[in-house]
Amino acid sequence: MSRVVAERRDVIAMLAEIFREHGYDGASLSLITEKTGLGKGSLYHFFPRGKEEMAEAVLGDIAAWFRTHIFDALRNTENAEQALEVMFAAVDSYFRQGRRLCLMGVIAASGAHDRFARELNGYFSDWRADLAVTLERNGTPRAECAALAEEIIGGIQGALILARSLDDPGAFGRVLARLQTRCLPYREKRDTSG
Amino acid sequence: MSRVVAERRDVIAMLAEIFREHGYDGASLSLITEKTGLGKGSLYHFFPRGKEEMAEAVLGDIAAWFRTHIFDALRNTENAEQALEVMFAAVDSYFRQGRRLCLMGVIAASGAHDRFARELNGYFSDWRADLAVTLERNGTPRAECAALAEEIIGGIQGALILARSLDDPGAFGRVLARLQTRCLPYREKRDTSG
DNA sequence: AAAGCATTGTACCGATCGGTAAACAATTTA
DNA sequence: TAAATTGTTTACCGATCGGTACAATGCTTT
Repeated sequence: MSRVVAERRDVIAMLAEIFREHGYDGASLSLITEKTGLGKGSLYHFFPRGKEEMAEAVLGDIAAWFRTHIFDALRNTENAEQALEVMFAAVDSYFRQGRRLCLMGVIAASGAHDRFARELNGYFSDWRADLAVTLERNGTPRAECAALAEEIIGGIQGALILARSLDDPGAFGRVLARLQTRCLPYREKRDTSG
Repeated sequence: MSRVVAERRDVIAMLAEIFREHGYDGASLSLITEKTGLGKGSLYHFFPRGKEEMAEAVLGDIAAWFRTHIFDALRNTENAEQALEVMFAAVDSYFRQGRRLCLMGVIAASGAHDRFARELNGYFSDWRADLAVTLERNGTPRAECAALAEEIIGGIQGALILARSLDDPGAFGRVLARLQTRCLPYREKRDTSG
C-alpha cells in the first residue's frame, strides 16, 4: 500500500503546520505520525536523518516560497510602490490575517535556534536586503532604508506574537497597515525643513 | 544539608534564564537540575506541580517586574515624555540590548502557549493599555494611541526575534530607537494639511 | 509473470521524559 | 534537648522520546 500520500512536498506542508503549532521540541514523532497519518517507516524514508531533516526541509520550503513570492517580487516589480503593496498583501495572506505564526520566528524563539541559525539568518537578511533596495526605489532616503526594512520585518514578527498572545488576530492586520504607511515616500510624511 | 540556594526567588531567576534559552519544551528537568544545581527533590519541594508551576512562577515574576518597573512608571510619571523615556531605557536594559529574549514571546511562540494564555494575554494587554494612555498624555491623537501602542509592543517582540536571528543584537537597539521616535508628538512628525 | 524499487507497518532499541517515594540531614521551634 | 519543619539525596516509576531493523506490500518496468 504505497502512495497514500501524493508527494514529499505534501508531507512537508503538513510538517510545517505541525512545527508552527507545537514548536520544534513540542513536535514529537508520535505527534507527527498521528497528524500526518504516516508511520515512522515512511517518515524516515523521506527524511533519513529524522526530525532535524524534517525541519530543514520545511524551512527550506518556506525560504523558497518567500524567495519566489516576495523577494523576487520586490526585486522584479518595476513600480516600487506596487512591489511593496504586493509584499504586504502576500504577507497578510501567508500569515492568514494573523492566525498563523511564522515558523522562522518560532524556531528563532526556541531552544533549537542555534541548530538552524544559517536558515534563520538567510531568511531575515535576504528579506531585509531586498526590502531595503525597494524602499530606496520608492523614495525613502538611502540612509534610512536599512533601518526601516528592519523595523518592518521585525514588526511583522512581533505583530504575529502579539496577535497570538492577545488572542486577537486583528492586531496583526492593524500593525501591518501601520507598517505599510511607513513605506510612503518620506516627503509625504514629514516636513523637510529643519 | 538544606539551604544550598538562598531563596525560592533565586531559583526562579535561574529558571527564567533556562526557559528563555531553551523554551518550555526544551527545558527538561535534567537540564534544570543541572543548571540550577538542585535535585528533583528540591525542585518539587519548591514547585510541587512540577515544570508547569515553575513556568507559572517565572511568568508571574516577570509580570510583576514589568508592573513595578514599567507599567507603574508609565502611569505614575507626571511628565509623559519622561515616562516614555523611562520605558524605552528600561526595556533596552531588561533585554540586555537585544541579547536576551522575552520569555512571554518565547512561550507565545511555543506549543505551550495555550497553557499560559492568561499570563500572556494579561502581560500584553496591560502593557498596551498603560502605554496607550501615556501616549495620549504625550500628545498622540486619541484615535491613534491604541494602534501605536500595539505597534511599539509588537515591534519590541519582533526586534528581539530579529536580533537573535540575524545574530546581531544591535538590530534591537536600532529598531527600539525608531519606535521611540514614533512617540514624538504627532504634530512634529507630519504636516497636518490634507 | 518476474524483478526491482518505492513505500509502509510493526516491533523494538536504549535513552530520556516528567514525576513520585521515602529516608535523611539541617534548621527552626518549643 | 526533643520535636517539627524545611530542604536534599537517591533510587525508582511508567510513559514517551528519537531512531533502527526488517519484513511485507504496492507499483513500475521489463
